[in-house]
Amino acid sequence: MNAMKNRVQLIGNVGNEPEVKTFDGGKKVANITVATNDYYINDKGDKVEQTEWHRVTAWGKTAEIIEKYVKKGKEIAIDGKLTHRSYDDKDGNKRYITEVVANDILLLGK
Amino acid sequence: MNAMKNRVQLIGNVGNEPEVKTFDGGKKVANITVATNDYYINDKGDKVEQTEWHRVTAWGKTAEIIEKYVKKGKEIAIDGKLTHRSYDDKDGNKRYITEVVANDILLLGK
Amino acid sequence: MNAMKNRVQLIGNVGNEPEVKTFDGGKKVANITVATNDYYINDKGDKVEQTEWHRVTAWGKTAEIIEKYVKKGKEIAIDGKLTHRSYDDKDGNKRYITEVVANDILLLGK
Amino acid sequence: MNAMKNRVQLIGNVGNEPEVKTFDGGKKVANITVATNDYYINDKGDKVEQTEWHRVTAWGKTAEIIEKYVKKGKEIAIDGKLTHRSYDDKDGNKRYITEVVANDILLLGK
DNA sequence: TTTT
DNA sequence: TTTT
Repeated sequence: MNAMKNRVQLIGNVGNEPEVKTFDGGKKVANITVATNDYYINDKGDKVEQTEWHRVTAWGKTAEIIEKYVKKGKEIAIDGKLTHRSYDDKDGNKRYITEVVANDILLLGK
Repeated sequence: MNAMKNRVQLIGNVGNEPEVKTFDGGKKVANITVATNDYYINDKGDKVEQTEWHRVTAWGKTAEIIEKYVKKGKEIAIDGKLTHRSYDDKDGNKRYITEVVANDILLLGK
Repeated sequence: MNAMKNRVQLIGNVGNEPEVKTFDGGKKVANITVATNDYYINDKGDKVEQTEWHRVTAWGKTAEIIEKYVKKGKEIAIDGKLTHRSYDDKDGNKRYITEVVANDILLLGK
Repeated sequence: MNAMKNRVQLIGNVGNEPEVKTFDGGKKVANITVATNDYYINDKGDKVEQTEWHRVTAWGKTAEIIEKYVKKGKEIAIDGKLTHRSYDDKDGNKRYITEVVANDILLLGK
């Protein structure tokens, strides 16, 4: 019931082959990166492309769909939520990660 | 024309007094943090609250609205896009920051 | 899995007391109307308010939340999908109805 | 500034060749219908397809994009708002029309 | 690291 | 009236 408070929607292209891990018990998690492309006009009147790369994580059923159908380069739509977490790296520094946790995925362009 | 490819919508509460900077020429930028609250039921049947804290940045007109009307604790809705950037910290380490750049803001609950 | 293909989000005020019907077996359906207010500047530079009234229908759990918590005048957020149906009126004319079928509802402004 | 209060997002296929009208002065309006396809499992366990047909109207720049690039059958994404209006038909009966007024359109699947 |  |  959080869907209205924290929602991310991305339409873009997948930048890598999905990394899928299967846990004991069979549950899966899939990780991909998705590029969204924005175009704007700068001060000089030039068209400039700006690409954002997003980490996307999916669990269970959605991870299985990614494993089966998503390939590097494919155009997809993602519906999910924005999450942030931290961990300590090997040097003991706190590291922060932002991920879009996907609830739903749509394969575009056949 | 990027609105459909990269969209974030948050409904939550503001965690701090907005930090607003005014540039030469008068353009403003505002920074706030917004908490979104999610509730779910864990394995033991307990209701668990999970809060995500999001950095939100706004420019120009939207920054002015934030400066005038947004206070710590207020409930707001944000429409924006997800951006990522990096910088080198004082120790020369690369640091990554994720921000929601707000296009629009709505004050809720009067 | 239709959530990404057909999605309506409304933030507005409820125009009537909810009409709730309970079926044999206990399942409920709730009907409300929601006003969304838009402001724009016309040719003469006047600020003009435009209100759209939307029919919203909810089933099951969401209908129960409406029955318990939603009152005329309350500010709510709706997440749903856009549906169209037709019926023959008492004069035998085909009538068309558009409804937002709510998946989720959020009570705003406490 | 209405974008957060009344928002419709559709991803589907165009059902007809766009009807485009050009007004004196050059402003254009385009009308298309868009089908969104939903699949669900019924009581008997069968997969059932449900199609909703939506009227979509676009003005100005967005109408020009439709005129140039949109064809019957194409997969598109629409971002717009939900509007309702009425008129009196030739028999003097009030008729109601619901339209999604598109703010933005995205061509999918190349 | 994608795509147009 | 589209598409898978």
